[in-house]
Amino acid sequence: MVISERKKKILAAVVDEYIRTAEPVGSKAIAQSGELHCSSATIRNELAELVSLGYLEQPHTSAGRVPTPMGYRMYVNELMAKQKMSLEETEEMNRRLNQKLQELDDTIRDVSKLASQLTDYPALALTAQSSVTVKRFDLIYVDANTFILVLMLSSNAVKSKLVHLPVSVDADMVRRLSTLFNASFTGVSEQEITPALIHATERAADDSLGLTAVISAFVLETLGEANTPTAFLSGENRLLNQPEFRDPDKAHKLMSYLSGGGYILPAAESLGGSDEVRVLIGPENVAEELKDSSVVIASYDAGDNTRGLIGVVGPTRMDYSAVAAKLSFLAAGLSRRLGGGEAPPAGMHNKLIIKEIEDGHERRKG
Amino acid sequence: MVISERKKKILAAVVDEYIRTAEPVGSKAIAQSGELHCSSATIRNELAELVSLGYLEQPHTSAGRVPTPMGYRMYVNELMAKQKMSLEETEEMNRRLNQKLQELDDTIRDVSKLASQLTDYPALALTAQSSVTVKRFDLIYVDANTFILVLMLSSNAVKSKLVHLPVSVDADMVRRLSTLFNASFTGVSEQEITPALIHATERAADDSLGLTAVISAFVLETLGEANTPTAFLSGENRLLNQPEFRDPDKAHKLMSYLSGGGYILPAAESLGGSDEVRVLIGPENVAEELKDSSVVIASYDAGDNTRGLIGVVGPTRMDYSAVAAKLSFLAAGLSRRLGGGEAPPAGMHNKLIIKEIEDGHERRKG
DNA sequence: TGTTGGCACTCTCTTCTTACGAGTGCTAAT
DNA sequence: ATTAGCACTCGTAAGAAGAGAGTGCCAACA
Repeated sequence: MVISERKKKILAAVVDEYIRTAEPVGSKAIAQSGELHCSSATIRNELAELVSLGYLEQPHTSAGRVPTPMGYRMYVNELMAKQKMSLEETEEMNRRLNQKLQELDDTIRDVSKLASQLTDYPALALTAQSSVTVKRFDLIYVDANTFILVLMLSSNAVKSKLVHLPVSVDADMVRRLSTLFNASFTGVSEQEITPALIHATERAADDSLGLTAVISAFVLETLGEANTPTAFLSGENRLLNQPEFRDPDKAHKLMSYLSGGGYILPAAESLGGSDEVRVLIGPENVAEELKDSSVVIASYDAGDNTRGLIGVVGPTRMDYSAVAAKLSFLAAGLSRRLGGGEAPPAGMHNKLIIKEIEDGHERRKG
Repeated sequence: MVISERKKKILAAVVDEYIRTAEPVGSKAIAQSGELHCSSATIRNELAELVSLGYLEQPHTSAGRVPTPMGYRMYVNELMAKQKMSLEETEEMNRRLNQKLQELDDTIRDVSKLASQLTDYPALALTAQSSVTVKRFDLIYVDANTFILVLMLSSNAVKSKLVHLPVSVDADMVRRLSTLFNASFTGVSEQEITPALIHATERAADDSLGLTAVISAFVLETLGEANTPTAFLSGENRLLNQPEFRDPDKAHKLMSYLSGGGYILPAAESLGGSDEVRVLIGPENVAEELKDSSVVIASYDAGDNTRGLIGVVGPTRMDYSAVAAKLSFLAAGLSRRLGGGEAPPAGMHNKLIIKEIEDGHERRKG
């Protein structure tokens, strides 16, 4: 379906204006905006055709025009001005991205907050679904009843846990376990850690105390957490800024849906490979609750050939241009920081190191 | 000001009914409820007096009565039935509290979520403001450019971090640093870690690579995080369930205030020592934004002589009785698990008891 | 053939009016 | 002191009327 250049201009004008005012746009307003050099009557004719083509609709007979999802789609694909962010904005975003290069989850949480603040819509961020393995184990002997378990993952994250036992273990046992785990659990995927493997290890360690079980439980839990995509949602309340959510019921429904997190899996699956920003308009969304909202999604390179995503939710009357620009920038910033990780230094895998440091510190009672 | 027994009964009936229906309560409704053995005319007389005493008010001349904050206060202090939770509720709560005895922050976050779900109001949870110190250091040598830093805190939390260096260190240096830090940084409060101390350590370690700086920075950050009270907010959107927040502006204002977290410090300061549940009704709140909402707060023993808190925010027409009961139960449950450091919770799986999990996470820059 | 001004028409939104009813306060009777 | 009865008040729901924005269409025009 080819439509004339002028129709496109008019459509763009309608969408722009509607995004700005949230009110149906009349022919007069467009004529006066000065973009087109023709009268309101001409524009009325064009508008009527745009309606019959399905790009616009009228709330009622004598109201202005409002874009349909199809109209928005056309706008997003072809018409909208690719917005550049101002220098200040770019700097501000860079500053805030740089500020905290910390624990991954926290970074992602902050990014979702940032996205929400920048766009003034609710924002969500998803960590990547990956397949992390354990790179090395360390067990630190603390006292007869206690040791610290340290895991270094293939993603170079480090997780640790204090294990307190009702029975005594000796340093030797701890050392033996450490060797064993480094030998048989490193580089192994979550799925490969079977009960059989655990049992074998337990027997090999001559472990009657159930330490093996505890350790492998922690390993499984840690890998599970690291591999499962998690979502962070920020600024839900910004929905209420939008006139389309003045109806508390509507707002509540969408907010509950978002808080519920039911979108996580579908979203994680839809992860495309590109850095491109995708826009899902109204009924293009699968979830019933989003049928008259829009979602803008950018994905970022999280390293290890995995991708996470940042998204923003709002009414279909969303400032696509600005939001897309901002998300794209954010995603690029994240990719730069997380992605493309050069291979971690090799040759450390089967090294075993147990630190035993003189201790003599007592646990302080609370 | 002493008021008659019958007035109290009537006041209680008004509050109960108003909590239930959110509509002004008329004399007829009270007479029919059967509690009192007198006619609606008598009740009208009493109601008129209760109004002039300041316990009730009328939205307009010919409407029913609505409790004033003073009325709610009287209700909370003297009249309300101390609600017992049903057996199922208690069990459900216990089950969910036991479910995850994990990293502290997560526990608290879960508790706030739990509180919100149980009460159907937004809930917040604050971690305790404490003065944690480092109990022991471990440095795990990974390779020439990398080591893992593990901190065990006085709270028995364990934090770890991967440190990647642009220069080479030898295992000996790492060992030396470890000894030094254990000697001079353990048991030391955040405030006592001065630049002078850091410098002294750096010289003693003969550290020209700046490792001391990196390590002490992490220590300071970790202690800072552990000591600063943090708030978790859940279920903000439940506000929209309440008829008094059908006005989106009102709802939005309060939600923004809550999300902003500005209440954290005042709240943390107001921490009383007792296990008692406190109720702040409408204008009793300091924050302007809460002037016509109510807050119910319970505090829990977080160990180390510190206390955190769980709270619930809602309209003044809140089901104080039920909320108080639930929060009190939750707080008691938390205290039992976190506080005192004495007997660990019963009913844990296995023969091993997991005291606490902490984690750290570091990503290499891409 | 495309464009424009004019005009009657449609439909929503606001304002005004009216009617209703819940709940009151007062009074007189018990 | 309590109660029944009754007139009164006032907010709310429902209906009516007017205003205004915007349209569709037609006839004139370039």
